[in-house]
Amino acid sequence: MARKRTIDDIARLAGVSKTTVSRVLNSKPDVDPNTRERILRIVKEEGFVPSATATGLAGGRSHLLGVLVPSFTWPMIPDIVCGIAETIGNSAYELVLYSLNDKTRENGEGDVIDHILSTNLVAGLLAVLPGQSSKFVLRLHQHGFPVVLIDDQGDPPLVPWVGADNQCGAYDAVKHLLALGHRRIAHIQGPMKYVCSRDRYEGYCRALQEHGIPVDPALVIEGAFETPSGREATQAFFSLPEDQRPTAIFAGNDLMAFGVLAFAEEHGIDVPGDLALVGFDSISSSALVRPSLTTVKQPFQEMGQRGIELLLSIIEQSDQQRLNVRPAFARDFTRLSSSDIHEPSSAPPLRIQLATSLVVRASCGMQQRSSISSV
Amino acid sequence: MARKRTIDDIARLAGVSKTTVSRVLNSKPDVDPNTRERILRIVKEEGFVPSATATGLAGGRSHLLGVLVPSFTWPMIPDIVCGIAETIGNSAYELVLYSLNDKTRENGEGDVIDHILSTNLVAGLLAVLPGQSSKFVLRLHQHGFPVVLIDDQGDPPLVPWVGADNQCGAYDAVKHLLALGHRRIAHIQGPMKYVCSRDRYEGYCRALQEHGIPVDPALVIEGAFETPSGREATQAFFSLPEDQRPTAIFAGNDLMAFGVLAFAEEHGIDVPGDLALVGFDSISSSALVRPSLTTVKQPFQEMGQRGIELLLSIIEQSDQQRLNVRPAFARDFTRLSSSDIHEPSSAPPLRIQLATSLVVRASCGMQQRSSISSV
DNA sequence: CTGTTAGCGCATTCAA
DNA sequence: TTGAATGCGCTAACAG
Repeated sequence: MARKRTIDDIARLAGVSKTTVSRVLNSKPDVDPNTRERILRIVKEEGFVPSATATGLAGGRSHLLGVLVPSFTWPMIPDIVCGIAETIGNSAYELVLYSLNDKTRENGEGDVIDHILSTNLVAGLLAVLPGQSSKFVLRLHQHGFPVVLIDDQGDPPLVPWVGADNQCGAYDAVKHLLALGHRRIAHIQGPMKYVCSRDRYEGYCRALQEHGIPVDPALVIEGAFETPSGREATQAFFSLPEDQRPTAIFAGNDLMAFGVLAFAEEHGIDVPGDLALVGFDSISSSALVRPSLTTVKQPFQEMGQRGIELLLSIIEQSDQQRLNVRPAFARDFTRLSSSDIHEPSSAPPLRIQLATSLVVRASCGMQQRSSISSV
Repeated sequence: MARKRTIDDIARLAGVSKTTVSRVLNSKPDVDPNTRERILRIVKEEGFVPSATATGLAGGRSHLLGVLVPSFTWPMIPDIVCGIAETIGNSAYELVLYSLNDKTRENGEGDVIDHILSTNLVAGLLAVLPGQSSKFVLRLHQHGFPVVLIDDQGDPPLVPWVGADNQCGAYDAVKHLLALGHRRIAHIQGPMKYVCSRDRYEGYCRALQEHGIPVDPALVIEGAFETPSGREATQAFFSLPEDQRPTAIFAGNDLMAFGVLAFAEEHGIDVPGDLALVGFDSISSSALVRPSLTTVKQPFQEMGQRGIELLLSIIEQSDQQRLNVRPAFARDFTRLSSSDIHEPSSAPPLRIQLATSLVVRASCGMQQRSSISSV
């Protein structure tokens, strides 16, 4: 563990001014190749790493990326953060993690965002914020602060976003059930305030309609993306007259599908024999439950990765702009009237939609249901 | 979203020098009460938040805490980080997250630690680093850098640490099996390079010995803390002559217990009828598998919380020292000969051990096994 | 191509 | 009890 060196030390050792050292470190063009190489060698020998703090202060830009996540109890968060951390690790940035606690979860997202901004610590923000919370992120974006939304897109979709193709994922899931011969397919929706829930519902409807099956309102119930709501919805379905009950359920996410399994287990309903089941997300537990859950896999880790890549490109772009306009501009938010709000570029916001994939396991059975003749 | 104000703005608005404002912000004593109150009011009105970057540069100390975790795929990491994030959120610090990737996982922990130190970004480090990796952390600690280890303690235990009482937890688990009448109880160890694995093994031995049961080497196998190794160990156990097979297994963690369940499922072994099973950790999936898993619950969230609290107290203490000694001392590591290495305090390193609790579910059965007469 | 100058926003000496 | 001056380590403007 060597002594912490400053840029001045390196300059002294190399026999040049610290300005020159700074230039090499920032890959500026106008430096003599020999000098550059000598400096780089010394930097490596001494194991010199510039102070992120000082760099941030002097340059006006920080090397920290903010990541805002809701509760860690959401099972996909670790996967997303994993992709994020890995990608940031390969960059020159560091990861500052912000999270919502019980106090801020309800209506305090704005406070957290204000805090993130007022400390002026991070160069940009990657947020996993479903639903209406994204309006805070929208405000940031409109004021030119680099921001990317992950997972649930904003409504309307005005912010750079990385997420899965929820509609197609749901469509595939329901098509799978239809191919197995099911006709009475119920759907437990996620909270309809989330765009992703609405997308999945649309995929469900589209698949049914393509098969000429009308959407039965009695077979669609809004859940809360949590296990108990899945159980309650199933209870409601099985309170219907026997001939109106579903033979299959498409749950809006895996946690609610676990609720379906719990209800089935308690009431002696055989899955997949009496009831087929598909979930959404493919969280790790979905392979462990019995029967193992057929589900739609979201590429969470890739979402994190692509999200950071997108954020970095936006930051880079906004740095360019800031250097070409009058300085300190980016920090003065008060003076911005709505007409001053600038599009980060003339191009439309960048939006990346990733494909999902169906993970077939035991909860649907393997056979076609009522079409042995077609074999 | 107000304009980002500087300390100078506040000084101007209050009609005092920025030095005075700085004094108020840092709760220095020698300030006129009226002035203090006026400044605080303006600070609140303007929503002023000092720049963490500048504070760090000028004061020599940062308001960032480093948290180093291994792979996010470890199921307890989210819980630990949750406790960490919550606690940091209630402090004046921010959380910088470092993680090991595939490259650094093997022998690169030292590099990561060097990186953390050389960037000089964080005021202290909370590390979840099992096994020998802790030697890097020990080095930091000996050089006076505030460090706390979580989960698996170092060996020898010289670093401030927060973890669970693994030996008692294991002891309780095995006592539970003994109370159910089991006598041939196998143990799938975690990797023995981890102190926690050795502690659990000791708890296992102690419980058996208290009942006058010798430890049978054929019933103890070292696993890898991952599901496949649990399956393999079980296979080995069931390759024994029938009268030497275990009637119960104490798995070193839940993931390996899942491997036991998988093997049992494939080979028609009834759990808990033919084989009782206890895990360790109480990760969320342990309630979802069938049969649901009896396991030893570690208070992961509290571990994170207590870890941060301990780290903050150490940082505070080291700040005090630094102000009383010659400045810039803490950053100069080269000059330290081993005799210069100072104990952060004359007191022994702070070590916090938290109690575990047994979560009884279905995988052991509910009845005593061979003592109906005792009912 | 290179060095000099002047700050970034704050904490910490000093002197008043 | 307060203010002016100095510097943390670095980048960016300006001249050479």
